[in-house]
Amino acid sequence: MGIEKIYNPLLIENKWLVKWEKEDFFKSEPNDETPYTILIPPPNVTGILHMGHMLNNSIQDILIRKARLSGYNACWVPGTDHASIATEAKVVNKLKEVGIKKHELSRDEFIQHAWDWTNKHGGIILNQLKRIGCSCDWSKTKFTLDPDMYESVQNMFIKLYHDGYLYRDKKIVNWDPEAKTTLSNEEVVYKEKTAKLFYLKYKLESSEEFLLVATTRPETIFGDTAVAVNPNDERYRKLIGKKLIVPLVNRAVPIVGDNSVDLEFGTGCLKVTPAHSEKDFEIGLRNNLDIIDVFNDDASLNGYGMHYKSLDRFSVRKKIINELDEKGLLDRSEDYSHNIALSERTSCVVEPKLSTQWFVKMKKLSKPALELVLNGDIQFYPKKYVKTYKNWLENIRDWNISRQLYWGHRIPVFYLKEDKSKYVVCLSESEAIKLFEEKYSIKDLVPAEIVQDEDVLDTWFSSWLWPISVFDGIRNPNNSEINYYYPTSDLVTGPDIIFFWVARMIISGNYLRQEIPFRNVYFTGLVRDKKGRKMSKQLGNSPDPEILIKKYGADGVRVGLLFCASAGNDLLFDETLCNQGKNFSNKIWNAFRLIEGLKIDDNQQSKSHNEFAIKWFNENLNKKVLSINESFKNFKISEALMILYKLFWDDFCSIYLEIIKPEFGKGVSKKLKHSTLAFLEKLLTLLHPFMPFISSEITDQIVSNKNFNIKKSNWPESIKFDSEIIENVNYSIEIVSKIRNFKKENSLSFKDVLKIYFENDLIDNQIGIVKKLTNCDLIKKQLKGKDSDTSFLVGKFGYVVDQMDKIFNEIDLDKLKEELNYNLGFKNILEKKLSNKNFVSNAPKEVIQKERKKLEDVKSKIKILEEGIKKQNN
RNA sequence: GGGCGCUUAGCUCAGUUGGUUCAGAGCACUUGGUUUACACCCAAGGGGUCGGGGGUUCGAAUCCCUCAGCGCCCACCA
Repeated sequence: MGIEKIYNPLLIENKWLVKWEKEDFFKSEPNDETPYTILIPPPNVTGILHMGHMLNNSIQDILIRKARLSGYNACWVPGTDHASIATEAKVVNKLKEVGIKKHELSRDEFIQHAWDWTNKHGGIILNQLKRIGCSCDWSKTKFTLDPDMYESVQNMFIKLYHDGYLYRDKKIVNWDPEAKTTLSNEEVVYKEKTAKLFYLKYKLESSEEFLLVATTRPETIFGDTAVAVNPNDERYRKLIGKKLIVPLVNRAVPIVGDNSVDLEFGTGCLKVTPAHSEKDFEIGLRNNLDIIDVFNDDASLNGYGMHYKSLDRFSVRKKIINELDEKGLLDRSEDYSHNIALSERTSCVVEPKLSTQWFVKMKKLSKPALELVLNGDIQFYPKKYVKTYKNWLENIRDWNISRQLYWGHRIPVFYLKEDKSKYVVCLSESEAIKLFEEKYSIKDLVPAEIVQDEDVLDTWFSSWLWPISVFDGIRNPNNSEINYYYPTSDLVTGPDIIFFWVARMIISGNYLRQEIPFRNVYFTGLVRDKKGRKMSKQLGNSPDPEILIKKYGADGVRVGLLFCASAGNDLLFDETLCNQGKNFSNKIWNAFRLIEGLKIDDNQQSKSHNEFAIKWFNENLNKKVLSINESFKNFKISEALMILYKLFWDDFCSIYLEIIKPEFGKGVSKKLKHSTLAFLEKLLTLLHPFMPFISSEITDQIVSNKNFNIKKSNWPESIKFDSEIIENVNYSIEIVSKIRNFKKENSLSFKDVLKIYFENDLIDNQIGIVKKLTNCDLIKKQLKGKDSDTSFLVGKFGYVVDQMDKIFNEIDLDKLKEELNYNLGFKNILEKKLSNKNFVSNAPKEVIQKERKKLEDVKSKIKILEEGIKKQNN
């Protein structure tokens, strides 16, 4: 036989990668068929594949391949994201290594460097996705900074502006001093940390008395423009309106009353720094306070910082405390545990900063998005995320979308250089000049007199358009692609970006097209290591997918990952599962070897129990297909895989193939071989979404014998199955197990031939199966019951072993009695229940019916058992 | 502080609207087995008071209350 004994995934997978690419196998175009669309959550353009991607994209591939086999026009659009802040940070660091600072470069020069970086490192991840078998339509690959995508984003900005959803405002925003940009609330993460709470002495003006003010941020005293107390606070009420001297700064600031001050916290006195805290800013507004910004963009102190000018905020904190202490202005300090705000991308401490930014008004815009999920137009799997989603939308806040970065979509706003309060919103300079004339009646402007907004848009401001912009549906809302593919079918993503992305896509989809962007959202869990820790570079607990693939094959890794991916839960990844996946590949391969090697012998009489096995497996397959399809419907992907795994390994290999396998050297009937190949074909089709490589390979090898290929519309559907034959075979298998068990208990060899007597009604085919799988003869005979070690029960019937020369023809009395007692007990429970008036009157009719049926069954069982025992007594 | 979720076999998890054929699966484990597709294999077997307590009900892993432990999201007070 020319087929390798051990399956070698690497060779075969590479062969199929080349073939798929060459034949453009996954290309999709609008046609008459029903579309089934998935859009990839675009990974960072310069990113590399990690286990999270692996899981996420394997699931998408399973769904899309299943849809393709089910006859849909399946389209999976791939692409990458420019990831504004993350990529810019990488480029900045890279330039730093060669001694170039960002601010030394012009905007255009920096962007050129960023493109060089993108061209060098971009697209690696897409090739890695190909390697794991992802069947994307690669001709549709998009990048969020492609010219058409760029224009779409700017068009969206303009549309929102004209519809009144955008505004420019000076507010306290989250400032990332490392990337020197603002961040949206969603880009800030909080971490608990212990800090010091310092009690500083603020002297009353023209007095030697002082108030104690508690703060964690002594370095901001240069920006203090008031001290606030609660007007209800008896301790300080009288002092409102008087003045305090800010320590070191020696500035006199008013004591103001404000209800937002917590009496319980610290001393009840709050130093107010309107430029550096949202709350202080609001107190400032209510009390008409001055605003003094004491920081540079990198969070070092500016001129207001006096002798601390140009020093970093954290070093100033240490130094200023020393100085205050020396001068007797520090009363005490204590430990204080609080949450500090960190930038999601650069991990540096976020600085609240007063700044002018563009914001999207979210309340009205997002209103329909909640309804679309609550009413089920969009389904979340698992459902629990509906509540998370609801919670966010009901408390939605405006979205800061401007970023002080170069890498991204530049904000399409042009200002008059002389007076920046005058601006117009449009795509180009020439349009802008026209608009200035229309809006402000300013004529004959030249390009040098206007300037485009320096900022770019938040990355997510392009991501939220992804489902529409990949089909160019913003610039051309009625093109054939968007009309055909949108709304898309399923979105597969992580719950960590439910607000960043999922919610916003729903909002923008409704705004632009009054339609949902996708019907189902499948949230994958986080991939953790087997100890439950997050995978991270620092821990070194994140396996490299490429190494895993080399070891286990892409099919094996996919199966391994899926085995531990129960829907909605984080998954504790264990490499041994990949080994299980690899072993499964090998099992499939060897089943193929066995079937392929079956010789057809036309003289061979077809054995009737083989015919029976064919019928049985066919019905069993129908049954399992039904549950597999049901699992798919509910996005229980790993459950579908497990059913399939057992169907193939247990039912097909361990039972069916063992039954039909001919004795050594003999052949099989033509019909048997063909039926078996047909089963293999169906099983491979079912396996294809999970294990695309091996299923394609084996299928391809069968093509030489038979016209069969894994292609569209081959997915097995089933609506019903014959449960009688399934039960019959199950019963035979139970007899087989009992016989094997008997042999083991009596230290008999697996191959020993035994005669076994029975007296119930078995059909010949059941007997044939038992004989094939155990080597034992089943002989019908009247049995007596007697205490003996050589009998066993299967269900309610006794079986007696005639062993070697010794004849035992009695059933074990104890076993019979034990069985009888169990059933008598069960009968009692049922009778008690059925004679309970409350039960009969309260329980639903079907339940009562079911219980009555159970009672009948149990009564007939008892009758049979009693007869067996009676025979023993005679 | 507000919201959500979890706790079932050694591990990872199923268990639909409460109904004793519902206490399950895979892995791991124990034992026996290799000339005849596969030891990357076959076969058999052991394992759980369904987190604790209370309640509702004819009946609770499933519903309610409570306690304990774990996790997530949101907001954030100097």
